[in-house]
Amino acid sequence: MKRITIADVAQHAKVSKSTVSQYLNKRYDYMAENTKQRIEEAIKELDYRPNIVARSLKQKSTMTVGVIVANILHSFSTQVIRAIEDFCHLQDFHLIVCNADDDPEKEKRYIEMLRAKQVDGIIIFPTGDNVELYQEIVQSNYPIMFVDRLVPEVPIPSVMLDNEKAAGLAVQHFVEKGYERIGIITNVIRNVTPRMERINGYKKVLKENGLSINEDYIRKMQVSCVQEALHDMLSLDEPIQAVLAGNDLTLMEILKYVKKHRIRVPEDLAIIGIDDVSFANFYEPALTIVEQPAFEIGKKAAELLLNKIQKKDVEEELDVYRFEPTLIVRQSS
Amino acid sequence: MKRITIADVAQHAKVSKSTVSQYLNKRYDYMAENTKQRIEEAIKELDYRPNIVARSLKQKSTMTVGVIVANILHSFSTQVIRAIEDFCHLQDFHLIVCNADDDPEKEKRYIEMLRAKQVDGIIIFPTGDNVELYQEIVQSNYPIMFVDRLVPEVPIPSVMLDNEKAAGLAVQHFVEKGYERIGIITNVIRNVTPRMERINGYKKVLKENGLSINEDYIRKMQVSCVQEALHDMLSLDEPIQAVLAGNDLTLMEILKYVKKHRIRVPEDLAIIGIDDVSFANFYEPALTIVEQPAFEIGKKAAELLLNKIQKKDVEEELDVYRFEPTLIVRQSS
DNA sequence: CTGTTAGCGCTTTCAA
DNA sequence: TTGAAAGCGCTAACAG
Repeated sequence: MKRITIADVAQHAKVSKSTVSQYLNKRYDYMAENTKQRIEEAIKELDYRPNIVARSLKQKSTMTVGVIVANILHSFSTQVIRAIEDFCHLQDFHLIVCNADDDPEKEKRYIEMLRAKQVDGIIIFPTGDNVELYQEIVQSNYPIMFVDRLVPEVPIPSVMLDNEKAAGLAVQHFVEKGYERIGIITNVIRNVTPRMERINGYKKVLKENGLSINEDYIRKMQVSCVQEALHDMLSLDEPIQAVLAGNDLTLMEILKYVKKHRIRVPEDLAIIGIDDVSFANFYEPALTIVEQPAFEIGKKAAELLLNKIQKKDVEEELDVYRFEPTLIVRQSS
Repeated sequence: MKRITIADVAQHAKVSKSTVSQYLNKRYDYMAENTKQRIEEAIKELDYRPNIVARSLKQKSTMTVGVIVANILHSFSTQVIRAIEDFCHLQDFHLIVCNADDDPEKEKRYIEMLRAKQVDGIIIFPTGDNVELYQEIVQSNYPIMFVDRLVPEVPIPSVMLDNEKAAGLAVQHFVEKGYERIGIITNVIRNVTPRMERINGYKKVLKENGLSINEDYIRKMQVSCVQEALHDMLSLDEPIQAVLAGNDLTLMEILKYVKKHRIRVPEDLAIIGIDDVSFANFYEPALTIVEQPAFEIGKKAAELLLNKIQKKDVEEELDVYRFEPTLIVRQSS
């Protein structure tokens, strides 16, 4: 069951390998109709399939890109991946998907493996902790994009949400609804930028509205401590009246707490979440949400990466592409 | 900025390419300590990284597997992919992920591309409509596994849920709770096996309990028509008292309807869903669910595939690996 | 219009 | 213990 190669086809069609190669690459320009047909037949009869690995070796291009996400189980990652896949598919690129689990070591190994595999470029949700490696990549002029997060030390373009605005939209809405004691809970994974930006946006809008900032109302922690934090903020002398969930996981923890303690939403506690969740519109009460355009973000990242790969060097090269969040007002706020 | 190769390293270390190759493959058995060190240094100084494509060409193994899912946005797919990735990672395999969108044409192109790319094996959520291609693959003895679905005509092992039992568990629970008019709604994509199996399980358990089967209570349709179907079943002279949602999307449609029409759950309508959903336990009421072990399914598929690839041909080769569903009783039933 | 030839970067006998 | 040489399957000048 020997794998059949271009040589077999050539022999079978009584032409040379190069002619077959021409045919395969659709360079029929000067090919005799007859030759073409013989090759076509030979291919069919032998059920020949080109070996792309060999081609890649020669051409120094694998037509594949690597994607390293923190965790594919997170729906934002999934959506971004899907968008990337769709875009790449149009240009016949494939995706190698890796989960770094927010572990810088794992991230590093994946980056190295992907480069060893000669993928043409990488899109990555960076942990932020491999600054040296990132630098190296930039210097070697290898196509790479960041998504969702920013690594200030490194000149690699990022495609991400305008996080400050996202938090700001939510807070502004709360303020307009008359809430004054507004809390924010985010879960923190290392010192990744989005969390900070969201908190900044929160503070900024409070200030703009002449409200004071109470550090007791600002909590960063792991997902497992969210309920506790919420409990604290509701037990203060001046308990919060509204809370902004920094992401979907945090939101879900808040909802669990709310259910357990029979807290009325929004009467006792108004809630807004950042990140869309599948159940937002049929939850009771329907959830007010700040949505991020995951698909556009993924698509943009893919587009920019493929441009780089294909050297369509659109000179400019912004450093950060910010996408607009959207506030979807429902019943929980 | 020329890419540096094994030849450069050899030259730099003043040894031959083959010696370097030995070194890279950790065949130090008979290598002089001194040689080893020189090579090590050369590699470091030149910042050499092996080109895996070249190696793959020679070794006829790319250490990567292809995964073709219907849609990565579906959380079951995501979980399976994650499990596959984790397992493969342990053995240094990588994943190329593709979305076939339940489109047989797309599936076909992906299968062909993946083989052309010389991936060592494929795991696929089959559309079921490329029987010829599947046959061909089997005959060429190429490592492949099906997940989630079965294609009866083709002897490719499948890893999947015991769907009949999943539906059965739910129905049995309804019956024990005293419901007699029980409906089932599934969304149908071609004539893929799981849907049928679930309906069979539903019927079987009804019969076992001496209940009659009312075809008006059995509906297969696209997601967009679920609400309408539910409406019908609730408007019958003998309206249903309980409904089984065939998957998560169907469940969500049902919940939307329920909210819109202020139907009390479970008093007016009891609900059970197949497939876990993130909000099951904090929804109001908390949702009774039949869970499928997505991770085990993914892991098993990966394990079996890698076994095949590595020719650990565990003789036996079952055709179908069925996984047990779990009923999680909460408040909606 | 088609064939010859020389690699791409690595592995792997086989000799030395 | 190390090196020379052939070859994996394909592409791309360059001849003819």
